Amino acid sequence: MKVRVRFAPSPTGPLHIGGVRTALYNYLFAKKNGGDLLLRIEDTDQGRFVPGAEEYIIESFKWLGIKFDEGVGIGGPHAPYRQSERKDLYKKFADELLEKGFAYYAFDSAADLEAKRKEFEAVKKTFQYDVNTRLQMCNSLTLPKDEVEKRISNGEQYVIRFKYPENEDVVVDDLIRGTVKINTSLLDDKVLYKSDGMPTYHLANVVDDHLMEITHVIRGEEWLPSVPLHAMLYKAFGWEAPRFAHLPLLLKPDGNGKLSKRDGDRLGFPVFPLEWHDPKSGEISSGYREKGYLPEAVINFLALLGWNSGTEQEFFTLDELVENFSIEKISKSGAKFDLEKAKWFNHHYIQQMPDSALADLLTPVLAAKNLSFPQEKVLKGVAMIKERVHFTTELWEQCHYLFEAPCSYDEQAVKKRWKHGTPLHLTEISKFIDEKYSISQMHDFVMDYIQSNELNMGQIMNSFRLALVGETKGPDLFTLIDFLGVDETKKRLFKAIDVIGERE
RNA sequence: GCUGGAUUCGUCUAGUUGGCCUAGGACGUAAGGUUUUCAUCCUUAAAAUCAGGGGUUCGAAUCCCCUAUCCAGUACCA
Repeated sequence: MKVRVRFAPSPTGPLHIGGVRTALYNYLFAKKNGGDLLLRIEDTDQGRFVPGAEEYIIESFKWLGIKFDEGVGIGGPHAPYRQSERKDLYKKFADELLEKGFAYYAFDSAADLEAKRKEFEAVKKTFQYDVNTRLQMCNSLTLPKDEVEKRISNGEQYVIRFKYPENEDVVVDDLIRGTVKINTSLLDDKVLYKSDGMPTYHLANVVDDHLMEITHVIRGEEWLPSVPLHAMLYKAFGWEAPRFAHLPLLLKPDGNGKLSKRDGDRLGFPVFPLEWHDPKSGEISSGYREKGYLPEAVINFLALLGWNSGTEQEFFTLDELVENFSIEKISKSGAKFDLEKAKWFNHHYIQQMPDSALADLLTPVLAAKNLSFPQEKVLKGVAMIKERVHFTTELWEQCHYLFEAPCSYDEQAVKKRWKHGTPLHLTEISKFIDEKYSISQMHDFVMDYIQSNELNMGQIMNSFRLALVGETKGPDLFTLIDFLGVDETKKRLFKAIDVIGERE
């Protein structure tokens, strides 16, 4: 049987990075097994719908390079893939359960339920709508049949709840966690069909997974507690259940607990793949893409958060991940997010980028600053500074001095490197910077000058660098001079001498 | 509270059929090297009595039991 898996987000906001990992594992599993990955939008809660969220999700996967075979935005034999558009379909299945005695109508109002909860709380118990309490409630189990019919035909609001059989062990074999067992008497009668005419997640999810011929359900661990319900639902319908695999959670970098949007804001790293502009609050949440991460890096470190190949290999392309992926190697415990490692991965992938791709990122920055350089020059500059770039966003910051003269000089560096006599030495040295000399000749002249004046290297080289760069960073000085050219080098030298002047 | 899940260096993890584990790798950290500088890169080091306690066994991180801690769920949300 062909493997079919799905990623089924709810469009209630931007896609969380944990969700991205879930989708990634689904993708890897599908591709590894020659199967299909579908994208289904679970928008059964109309109250939580956020405009733009669905587009955001699609855009995110496009950026990451995760391709779906079927689903929203693609189409396929099981369309529509948006649950709100499948609304009419679910009632039939709820009715089937009603008929078979696996479900019942419940008329309890929100206020009734609230009162019941209070009542239990008063004696330090927790109210649960289950096998022990359902006979005290207002539902088709307690009301006479004609009364139920009357209420429904009168348009009274109702929900449909699942009716667990009493004292039955539900055993589910999870691909990651092994055997999970629970007794039905401990479970509460979940609502399957809401009073607004929409199914809840549980019903819609099971029905759609069955109809769409899903073979493996790979989702977050937060769903583990509802596995028994889902297993019972399949049983009640007489359907073969898919295999389940519950992924460990992504945890906060500090402390414990599930990674949340707040943590990203607090610790200064993105929790979302793309920048998100909240349509209601206007709030902006940062995204990996905008922060200068490469999709390859995000995929790579996300894949390794909870999975490993069993070898010592750490760098994997998407295709290599597919090749090496196996669900058995997914770990059981939650993984804390490690920002430093993500940075390390990103640095690696930036080094893998061709210089031309990096140059393409730089071109618009240059244009915005009204700086014009031949492509060849930009390429050369990029190659010079590439290895010190960790994020694409710091490209300009790492190479600005190649394209424009410093307009200020780092005060700390000036203090440390610009001594009494520096202007004089640099003036002397500027005489060696001339068209008629080669770079290696200039190098030798400078060295000779240092030696014959009994100076040390640092004294001259660092102040020279400070004049050219504005800071004490950057590539080899003579490589820099070669790049800037004689005129520009001298210009910067004189400017620094003029601006900084004599110091102690 | 109840139900379920988890527990190896600071972090991600290797370890899965008990012995080659004096517990390996990577990130980070520290020291050194390279460099005129920063970054990169290279080398080395520190870093887990395998949550704790009991067993079983000639032998346990690996099997069994108990305890602790953490996490998740406990909605007409997904």
